[in-house]
Amino acid sequence: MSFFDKVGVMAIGTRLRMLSEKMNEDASKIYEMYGVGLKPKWFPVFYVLSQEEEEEEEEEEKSITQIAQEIGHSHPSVSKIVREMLKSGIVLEKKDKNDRRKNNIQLTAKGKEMAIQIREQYMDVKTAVEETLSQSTHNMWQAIEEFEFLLDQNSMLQRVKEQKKIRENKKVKIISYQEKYRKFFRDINIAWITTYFKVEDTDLKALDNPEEYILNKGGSIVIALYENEPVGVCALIKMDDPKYDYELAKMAVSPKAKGKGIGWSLGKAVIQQAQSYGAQNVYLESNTILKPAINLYHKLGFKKIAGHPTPYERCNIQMVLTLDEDVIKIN
Amino acid sequence: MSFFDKVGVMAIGTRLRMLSEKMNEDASKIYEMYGVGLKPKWFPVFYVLSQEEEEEEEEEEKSITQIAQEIGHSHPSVSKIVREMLKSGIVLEKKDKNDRRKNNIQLTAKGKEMAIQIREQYMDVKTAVEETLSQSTHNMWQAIEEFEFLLDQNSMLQRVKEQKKIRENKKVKIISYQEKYRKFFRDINIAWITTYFKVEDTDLKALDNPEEYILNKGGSIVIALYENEPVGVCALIKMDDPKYDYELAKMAVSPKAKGKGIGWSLGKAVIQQAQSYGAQNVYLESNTILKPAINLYHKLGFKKIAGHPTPYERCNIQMVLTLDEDVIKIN
DNA sequence: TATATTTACGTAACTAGTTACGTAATTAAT
DNA sequence: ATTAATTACGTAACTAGTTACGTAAATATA
Repeated sequence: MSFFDKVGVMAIGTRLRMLSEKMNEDASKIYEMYGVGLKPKWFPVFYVLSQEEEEEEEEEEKSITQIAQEIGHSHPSVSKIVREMLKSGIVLEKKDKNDRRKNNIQLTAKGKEMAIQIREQYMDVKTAVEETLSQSTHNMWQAIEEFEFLLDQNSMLQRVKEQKKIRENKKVKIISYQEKYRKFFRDINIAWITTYFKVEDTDLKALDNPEEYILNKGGSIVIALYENEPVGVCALIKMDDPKYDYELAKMAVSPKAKGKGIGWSLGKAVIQQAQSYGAQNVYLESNTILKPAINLYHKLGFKKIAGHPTPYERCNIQMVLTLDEDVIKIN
Repeated sequence: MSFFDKVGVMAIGTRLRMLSEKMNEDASKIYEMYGVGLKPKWFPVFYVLSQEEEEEEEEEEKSITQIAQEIGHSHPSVSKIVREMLKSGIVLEKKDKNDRRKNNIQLTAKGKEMAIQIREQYMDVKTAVEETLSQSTHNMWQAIEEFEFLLDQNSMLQRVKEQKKIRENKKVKIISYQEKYRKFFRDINIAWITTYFKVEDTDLKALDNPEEYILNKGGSIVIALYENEPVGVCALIKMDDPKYDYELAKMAVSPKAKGKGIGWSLGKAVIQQAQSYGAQNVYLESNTILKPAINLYHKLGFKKIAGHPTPYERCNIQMVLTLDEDVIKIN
């Protein structure tokens, strides 16, 4: 197993499969040893059919889909297994009277006899496995259970995605606006607006003259660089409103640089900027169809507020971040 | 997963396979996410080819069998994977100069570039899996390692066999000889002798007249019953020798009742009998080709001794059990 | 009541591995 | 120097599952 030592957890799937194969090999031999004419892969189907009998005397038959659901297989898998078991005379099938699509399966007399025979094998296997598990400090059965639980909550794909984001975000640099990024600032904003909405006059005014409309009015613009290439922008605009100090606007990230946490970094930088200006709050406008954006704003601490006049047609939601000590502590 | 709750450890192999499939599914998506044109199942082969490069500059090629061994697959599996990788232009093959059977595989320039690309993915996956594992109290990676170790020492088949023996041995009853077992005593002994050796005159004397030759001379015979059927016998014969008190002889177990620990039970019963007679030791004769028997005698505490005259042709080993307090304590 | 959707289930094709087997090349034994 | 045994590896067939797809029956909807 030196391969696993080297590759480590990368090949965890392969390792599980190999262990499962080893177990299955032994399972075949165990079934042989007890002389029960049952293939290991039949067991799950056999089990659910034999179980029900004991509890409810009448209903001892189950449909293909029902069995598949109970044992966690696909229905074609159960269909194939049942056909094999039919050949061996362990089960019999009959069409459901009320629903003629259903194929109800139940144990034959031979199958029922097997169920009794197998009970001893079942006990022996159970004891043997449990004894083995109890000899280890990391109980594998419980470990699998825990692992499955953790994956249910957050899949491995999601977890890797998060790691990727964290690693790549370290390569993201946030810098102040420079004139050489003027074209980038304009293009990337127009690009994203046109994919969802129409460019409005109000947009063009600020995008064409950022110095005049944003910087000279006491605002600022930040640029995100990834491997020294600009991949995102965000502006902080001084507002002319007694209630709100600054507006977070013109945030845009290049689609090919998505999933690197760039939006977060830009937002953080702009908020920090606002704080250094002594702002009490930061305002923003957006549209609810931009779910990832709204989600990001929410994570940054913005809260939805009631309507406020906006020059943009596309905006249907307003949010505000209050910059008090609490927020500083959170970050 | 209610099925597993009910069936429990019986289906541990199935559960492992299902978890492995789930992991593999995510693995495919992860590879896709990183845009490396590598199928998950290629990874082990790819890995061993990319690893070696770094360590030894010259030898960056490996034969099919060599790869198979390192990653724990069968060689046809590697053969197929390599063929797929050849099509993708990741590896190239060339015949070994010294041994023209060998097909040496190495990464192409494209493959080497992939190795660099994949390093980041590798790190992310590693971190993600390790983080997941660290969140559980029963670490699955270590649990698998332990489980594999335990199976290496004693396979599941062996463990189940032992459980079967323990359970079935509880159904074995050891009783004293009765006249109705006279025929059984004779037949079962002749049966086993004829399968390995020839019946000798000395055998027939005792087998035909157990009362006269064994019981009336101060010895005894025990019968093993399994489900009320006689399945084994063993005699304790008073010896006419200053050094040895009693002889354990005529032990025979029905072949269909093997693996139930009947030999052990018979042996224990006879030794107990000897102790109750106040014996200092028990002697026996056997043949070294009967390995399970010799093994049993050894487990019962008998030790090999130097030659002692015997009337049987077939015997080539003598053993003695000394009945002092130590032995009693051990049992 | 006619039509659309959903459900049950069988068949076919695929997947990622395996074992079985045959052939050519190498190595060991006589 | 033959002959026998072993090794390397490819092909074929199998395994235990899967997804994809088609059909018939049942159910929901207009």
